[in-house]
Amino acid sequence: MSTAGLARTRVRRADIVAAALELFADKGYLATTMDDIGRAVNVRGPSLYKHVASKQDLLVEIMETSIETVLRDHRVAVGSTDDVGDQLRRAVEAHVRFHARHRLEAFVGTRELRHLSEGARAAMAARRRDYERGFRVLVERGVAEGRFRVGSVRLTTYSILDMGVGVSVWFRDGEEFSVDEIAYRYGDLAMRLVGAA
Amino acid sequence: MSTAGLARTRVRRADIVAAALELFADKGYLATTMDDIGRAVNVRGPSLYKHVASKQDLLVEIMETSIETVLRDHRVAVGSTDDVGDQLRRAVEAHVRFHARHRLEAFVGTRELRHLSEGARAAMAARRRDYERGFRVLVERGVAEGRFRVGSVRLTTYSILDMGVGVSVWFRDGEEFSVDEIAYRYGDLAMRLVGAA
DNA sequence: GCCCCAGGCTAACAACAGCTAGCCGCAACG
DNA sequence: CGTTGCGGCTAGCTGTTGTTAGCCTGGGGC
Repeated sequence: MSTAGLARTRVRRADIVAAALELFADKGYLATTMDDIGRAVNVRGPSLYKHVASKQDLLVEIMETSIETVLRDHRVAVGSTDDVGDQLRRAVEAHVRFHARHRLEAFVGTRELRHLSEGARAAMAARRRDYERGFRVLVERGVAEGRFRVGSVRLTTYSILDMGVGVSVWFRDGEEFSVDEIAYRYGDLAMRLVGAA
Repeated sequence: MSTAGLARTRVRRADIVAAALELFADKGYLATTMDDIGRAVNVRGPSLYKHVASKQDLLVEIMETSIETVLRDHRVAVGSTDDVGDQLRRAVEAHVRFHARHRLEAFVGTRELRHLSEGARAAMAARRRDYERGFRVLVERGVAEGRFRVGSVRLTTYSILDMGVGVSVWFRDGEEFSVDEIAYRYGDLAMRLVGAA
């Protein structure tokens, strides 16, 4: 009865995940209830269990597809050229592009790591370390080839990564900058950081 | 009875706040229970209410003293010279120093903003905007005086701030770098970002 | 036209967490 | 020494949340 009748909603798993993503990003994982998620897809909380095993599952799915995307984009960027300078620039562009375009995923990905169950968290942490290493290796090679000049590879790498991550916090679509503009400009900034400007 | 007898613990408010800080940073505000905090100071959860009005109060106290410190340090740094370059450099050093030395406060400060009650959150958000503006103004002036050359004041400012914030995530005392080393190096990095190297 | 089951719903449970109530011991002070 | 109150403690209330159980409906396949 009530409104459920007319809202013959075909709720697919993807819709639920999308709703969960938005809520996790907005209120945080713990503060989001299954009822919240249900409401966002016009369903009562318990009905979600017809599509999803648990709330934790939603978080895991969000974070895993997210890191997978990032890693793939990174590989593509780095594989697209042999010039370290271009590799770093493109890797940064991909990094920033992701953190702008998928800002919710990125946001949840960094903020809710600790609410992942033991196993999933370990796996995610490893992936993220891989990703970081990818950048560090680039900076190192640039230095070795005499193309970059940095005070500390580690600090420079962290700086590049962190400023990209920051984009996911303040970016809003349709404001001053487009995703591409931001990607390019951050590419420039990264070049400055490694002393290759 | 039990162990409580011998552990004649004099629990002061400051100890409780310190314990809460550590737990909030480690597990997050929502995931931390009053019992957790009590356990950290050798007391049962409910006993905390003899010293503290609520869990929320603990968060508010942590975040307010934290932002107050940052703003004070910032003012001191900027007020110590008239040269924009030095001002920015010192502001960055102060920024990074805080995020390293008080990494838990900094971490909680950014992560738990949303779990602040309505009023406190608005106040904190305003303070944080002030802080950001402080940096933006410096970058703007540097550009106006022809000392800096940046693609976008806004993006450059965000980058500087975000890379400093990142320090609070990975910094550990007694590892590769000391707080001062990091502060100096990040000062250099910021100079590079504004094109004043 | 009948049956089946995907996918909704409500009820309810169990675990908790924040917080209050109310008790008690002991150290300090007069 | 008596008393007072700080600062513990336990019991317990209340509200919430993830999740399960079990019911019901309507549309698609035979």
